[in-house]
Amino acid sequence: MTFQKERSAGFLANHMARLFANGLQQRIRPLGLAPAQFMTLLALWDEDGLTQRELVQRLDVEQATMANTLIRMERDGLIERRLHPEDGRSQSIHLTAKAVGLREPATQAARSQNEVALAGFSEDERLVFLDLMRRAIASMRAG
Amino acid sequence: MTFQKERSAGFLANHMARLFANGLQQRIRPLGLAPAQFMTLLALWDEDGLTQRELVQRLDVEQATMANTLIRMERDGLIERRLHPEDGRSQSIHLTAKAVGLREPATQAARSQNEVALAGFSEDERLVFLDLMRRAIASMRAG
DNA sequence: AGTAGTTGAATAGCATGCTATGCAATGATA
DNA sequence: TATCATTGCATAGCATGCTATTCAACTACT
Repeated sequence: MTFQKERSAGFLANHMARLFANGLQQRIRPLGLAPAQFMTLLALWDEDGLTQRELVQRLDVEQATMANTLIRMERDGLIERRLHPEDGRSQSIHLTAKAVGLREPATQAARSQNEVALAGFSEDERLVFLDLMRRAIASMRAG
Repeated sequence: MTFQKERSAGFLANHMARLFANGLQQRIRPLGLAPAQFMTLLALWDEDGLTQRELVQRLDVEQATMANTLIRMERDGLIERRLHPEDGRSQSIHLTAKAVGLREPATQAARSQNEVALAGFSEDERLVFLDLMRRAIASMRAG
């Protein structure tokens, strides 16, 4: 039996995610942001002052990945680190004014990219699509 | 208005694709394969002897990305390059016996990973999901 | 208190993906 | 045919993501 990539959820998910990332990258590049930085900002715009460990949990990436992303964000003036008052091992990550100011244009860019992807979808299809993705994510995290 | 990542198609697509890639990686690592190598093999198992340019078209990655993947596949004894008889610039990419022999175990690994992801889906939901992903891909490639 | 285990982060090394360049082989055209 | 544009590929440089390892700080237990 042939394995047909166009019928493989994993293959399609990979292709789709690359197109989302490329599209987002084009849109947020003028803001000086990269996709993983944007994803990290999404968490920090909601809850400033998280630790690296908490960011890892919220975004489900490996600790080493987040450590490197934070290095680049610090380099780019998006975050600063403060010593955690209760735990000498950890730091809290705080947004700079620059990062706070990027919230509206950056989220608007992401909304635009989502709109391009879902342009031909009905309102119902959009809800179904998000639900199916969340369920696939939950299945893989469990299994 | 807050941008909620759990309601963003792009965010969910990225998360889902990472989980697919991680799961696939675990399964094919014992075969000595990495995800991008597997993706490239999918194209070559179907049509051996493609050029780099043709692989780029079929998999929708950048030429430079494919060039690097092919370097690693050649290093790992999965492909060999032959001079193109009609065009001195290009080569045709051919599978080794080793790569041919990996077809069944590797595609079985991918099927298993897909099954984990879609475990809770009805047959109808699976078809809908694949269709929605194909449509999102088409929209982004067009727009 | 002192030792052992746990936990938060950093670092090394590698795969994938991208953009930007450069180069050689082809092709098209004056 | 000589020149210019196009095309196929390689390379450099960087961002993301992973696994594996190390280190220091905290916790728990004897």
